[in-house]
Amino acid sequence: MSDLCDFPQLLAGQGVKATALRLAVLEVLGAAPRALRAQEIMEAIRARRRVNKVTVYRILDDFTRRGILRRLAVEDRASLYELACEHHPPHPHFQCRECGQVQCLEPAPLERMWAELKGPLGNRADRIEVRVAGVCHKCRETS
Amino acid sequence: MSDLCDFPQLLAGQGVKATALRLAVLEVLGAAPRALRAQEIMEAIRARRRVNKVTVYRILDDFTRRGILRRLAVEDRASLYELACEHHPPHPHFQCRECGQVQCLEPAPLERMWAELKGPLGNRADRIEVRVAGVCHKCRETS
DNA sequence: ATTATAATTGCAACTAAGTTGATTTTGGGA
DNA sequence: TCCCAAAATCAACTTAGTTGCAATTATAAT
Repeated sequence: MSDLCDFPQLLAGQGVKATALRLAVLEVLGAAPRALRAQEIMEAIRARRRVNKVTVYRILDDFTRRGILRRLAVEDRASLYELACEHHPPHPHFQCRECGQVQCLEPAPLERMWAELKGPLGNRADRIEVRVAGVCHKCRETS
Repeated sequence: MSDLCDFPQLLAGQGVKATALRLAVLEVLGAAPRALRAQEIMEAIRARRRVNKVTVYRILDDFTRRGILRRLAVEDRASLYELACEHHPPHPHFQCRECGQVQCLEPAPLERMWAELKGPLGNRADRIEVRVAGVCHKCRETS
């Protein structure tokens, strides 16, 4: 998940002003090796400056509606966020039942499934999310 | 999602006592045409008798851990529950972005994807969840 | 039948994650 | 400099679920 995107330009393309906080959100996500919770994003930003949580939630919401970010529903109360730019195509995720960690998987299987489902569903469907659950290596060793 | 399972027997097979509330949870889910939120399950039970929400949550949790139910992560804060018996195999779900309604799709595509992902992931993976998002017919007509 | 024991259910209080509405701050143009 | 709209903040609230403990109910042993 290294950040290859030009965030100011990305925002300009959406007609959104590139404020310090909006860029901070994108930079944190661009630097993360996995999808993050709102809390984690907020903490990362707070390492450098102060932010209100409402602001973070509003930015995340706005970006998700615009398609700049993807919001993932997972087996915890908090959603995860990841960049949705061309360098980060949709992909399945693996979530460990024990520790809850979510890691990204290769996009290919999801693309094939998307092709299969899009036909029958017509243009109603515009997004697919695949979550594989199980126990990660680390947790398996520990127990 | 008509209920074809013998719930008392299902519970007996798990070594769980078939109490009135446990059966009520299963009957409500067996009669539902779609996956339900804890709230909805609770309200359905309350149409007949009184229940405490903690009890419902505990039953749902226990059943999910035992594999009697599947808990679905969706784009809302509340999870959905559905029967996981042989008459209700895992299947993809479609969720409307506007109204939030979740409907069940045919199981076949998910089974194919499962076969594709299980190989690379090895025995780590034990479950897959596919959520297709978009706008349902009803909401499309309205807007 | 009576007591002991364990399982189940209920209650009150709490937490985590996110939301709302009103207010304040900030960054550009006239 | 002053004004305005957009952005950020604050306090208060909501929703979904959790915790610890008490009360009830069921099961077993005497």
